[in-house]
Amino acid sequence: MASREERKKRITQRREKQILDAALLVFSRKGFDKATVPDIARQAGIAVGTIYNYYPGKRDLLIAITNKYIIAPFAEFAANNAGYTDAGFIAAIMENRLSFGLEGLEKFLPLFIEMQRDPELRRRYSEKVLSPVMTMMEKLVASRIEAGAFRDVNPAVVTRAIGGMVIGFMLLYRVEGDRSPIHGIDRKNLADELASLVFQGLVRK
Amino acid sequence: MASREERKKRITQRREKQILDAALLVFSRKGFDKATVPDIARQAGIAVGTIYNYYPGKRDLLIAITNKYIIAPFAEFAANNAGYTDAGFIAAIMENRLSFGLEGLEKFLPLFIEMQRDPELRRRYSEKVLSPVMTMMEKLVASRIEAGAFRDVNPAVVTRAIGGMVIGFMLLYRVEGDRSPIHGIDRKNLADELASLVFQGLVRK
Amino acid sequence: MASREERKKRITQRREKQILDAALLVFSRKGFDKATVPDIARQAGIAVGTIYNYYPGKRDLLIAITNKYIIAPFAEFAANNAGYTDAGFIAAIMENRLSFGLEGLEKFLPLFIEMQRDPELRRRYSEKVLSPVMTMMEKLVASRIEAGAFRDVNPAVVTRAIGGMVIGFMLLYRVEGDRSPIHGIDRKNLADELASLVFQGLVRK
Amino acid sequence: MASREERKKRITQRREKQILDAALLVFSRKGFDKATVPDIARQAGIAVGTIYNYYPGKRDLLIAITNKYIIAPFAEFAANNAGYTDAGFIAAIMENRLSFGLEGLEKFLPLFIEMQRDPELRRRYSEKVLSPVMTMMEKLVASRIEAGAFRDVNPAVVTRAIGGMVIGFMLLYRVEGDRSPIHGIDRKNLADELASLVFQGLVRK
DNA sequence: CATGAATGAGTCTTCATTCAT
DNA sequence: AATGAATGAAGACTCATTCAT
Repeated sequence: MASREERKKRITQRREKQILDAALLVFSRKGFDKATVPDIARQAGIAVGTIYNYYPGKRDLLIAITNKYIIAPFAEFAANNAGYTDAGFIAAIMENRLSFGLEGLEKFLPLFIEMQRDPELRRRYSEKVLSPVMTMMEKLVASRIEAGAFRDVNPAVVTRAIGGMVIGFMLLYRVEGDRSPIHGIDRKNLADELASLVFQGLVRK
Repeated sequence: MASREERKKRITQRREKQILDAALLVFSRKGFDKATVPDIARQAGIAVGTIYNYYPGKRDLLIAITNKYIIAPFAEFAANNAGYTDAGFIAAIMENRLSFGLEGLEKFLPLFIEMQRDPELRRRYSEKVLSPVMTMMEKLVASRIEAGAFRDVNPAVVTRAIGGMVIGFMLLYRVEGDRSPIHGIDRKNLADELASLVFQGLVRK
Repeated sequence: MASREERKKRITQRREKQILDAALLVFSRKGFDKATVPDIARQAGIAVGTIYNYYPGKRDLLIAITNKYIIAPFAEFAANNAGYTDAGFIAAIMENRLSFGLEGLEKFLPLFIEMQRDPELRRRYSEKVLSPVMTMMEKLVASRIEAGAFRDVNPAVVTRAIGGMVIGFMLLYRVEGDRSPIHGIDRKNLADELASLVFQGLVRK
Repeated sequence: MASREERKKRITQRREKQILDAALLVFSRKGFDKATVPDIARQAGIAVGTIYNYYPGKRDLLIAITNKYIIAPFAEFAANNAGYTDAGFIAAIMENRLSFGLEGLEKFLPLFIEMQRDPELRRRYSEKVLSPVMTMMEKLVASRIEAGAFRDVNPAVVTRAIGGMVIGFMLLYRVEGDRSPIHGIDRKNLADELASLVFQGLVRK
């Protein structure tokens, strides 16, 4: 028995999702600058003006998307894995990210690229997502080093190398497309190969 | 004793360089879409119309830049290192690329990003640069495996992981900026750490 | 014991006043074109749609305001002073108008300005307010001339000169604002000075 | 024998005049808010974009018009009449202004009205035009009082009353249009009647 | 009656490209 | 060959008005 207030709120949220999903799709396909607000409206099946009833401008759509699809999920992920220091974690996170990345590649990579060009978005992303993730992984690597499991590497550098590998791998995957010899390979196998490379690179022998 | 023809050609080349350098700078600063042709003309110190005497349109500037600053240098590099299979090569190339990359980050990364959004540019880049480089490195890795020096990894995947690591590392470096703990570290040390990670990850023990 | 009809009517009138007062305020602050219907609704504390239940459009609000706050009061004033021919009348009306004007300057002058731009409103105002007032004053001046009290001026012209003086004085007062040397002067004194100027200008010596 | 520079400058000035004249006409007819930039372009016989090559925005057209057609002429007038203190001056200035005003009424009054709504324009107008004119007239009135020719009035108030009379008279003239009994009267006669009213109002008897 | 989300025509403004000089 | 003023198509954004609830 939803009150009037609650029903209204639900409708509002549905609209916001509708708009954000459409914007994400259009931004991904054409890039932020080339995407037009009428494009987004058409994709969402609503009128141009409606978008402006929910978001004050085109750039705010980008910000909202970033919040909803990147920052919020990461925050949740981070909260759930705060104390995790197990050795298998690296492989897990890598597979997780890689799966997520290859899956949503066409969708989110253009978004990530777009963010590169907006200093404020870049800063927000850096603060809310990258720094926490990096810090978490740094601690993990440091604890493994201390435990004698890993070689004596610089945790900060190595962490960024691993994170960068995941991102860069996806970029290359996309750029090469079906011309790449790795195009058909199963995602799980790709993740395993990367994880193994990193693990062997870190482990003390 | 330069003939009229030759002199003309020299002037033309100077103009083209003048325009392309300006375009590279402006594209890097503002991104392709936000950069305007008058911006570029102003930066080059010439009139708008002059640009159109040398290049048919704005997008052609991007293509020409890509050819001149990315594809041509790589082609030359590839020609000079065709048969290279030495083990230190990975470290060398990594340091080379990393130095180049961190150096020209602000200049070329926006260009790279821009390329991501133009399917044709992406394809050209993939064909002319990535594939040759990847093939070259694949062969190198494969020969090392055959020689028993490297573990039995998938050369295609590993090659892309390493290349991606370099690219992704630079991206993260840029996104985090001076908030990163690795911000002040010497470039040479960064390259060594990455090379060591990769080498240890590959080597058979 | 108010019938259902009467109660309904009272509610309706209250709503109309509520809307018109809000519209007057907003029009005064931002001008007709820059004022938005949502602005007015917000000011009135009601929903946008409600306004359209009482007035068919934005412009009709302006017309209704003019009727209610300018035409109707003047009509009443005119009815009450139909036969007035006393000599002190000029001073009285001038003080009255000036007081009213300086008082409601910020409120009604923008409205008056707005009216200037709408030909139909201008005509209505001219017919319903100006002509009656001018005619009334013309007669007064003429009778004073006939009585030998005033010089032999053209009553129509002089009447408009006096009326114009009041309006123009207020305009200048507003434009100059607190940079004017007359800014701090008491309203009563201002009115006296103006009335004296006019009276001396008219009186036969 | 105009140099290239000079010819260019002349063309530019012609364009600016062309645009400003068109803008003045359209603003006068429809008011600032209802006038559209395409309207102005059409009136000037040029493309929309051309206007933006000369003025950064619509509002800047209003400012430029005010400068060119109101502030600059007044500055020139003021410079030419700086020391004028003759008694006939009031009549002269009144006739001058009245002629100017009734002449350009349809053109400039809407502009004046528009200015009322833009606080910055209002301030500029007040500073550059009104204050100098008022100061000039104040001095004139004061000197006449000192000479015993005028009654002992407040020069600041009286000056604004006279200035206001001219402006207000024109306003009423316009509002009443051809329904006014003074509609057909010769401009010279109107000015004389007003000047006489003021003069008699001021003179000591 | 009251509500306020949805609509889309209408604005201002930008900028790639052209072309007369 | 160089110039840069002119062009107008295209895009972001506003807001009067409607209508389902």
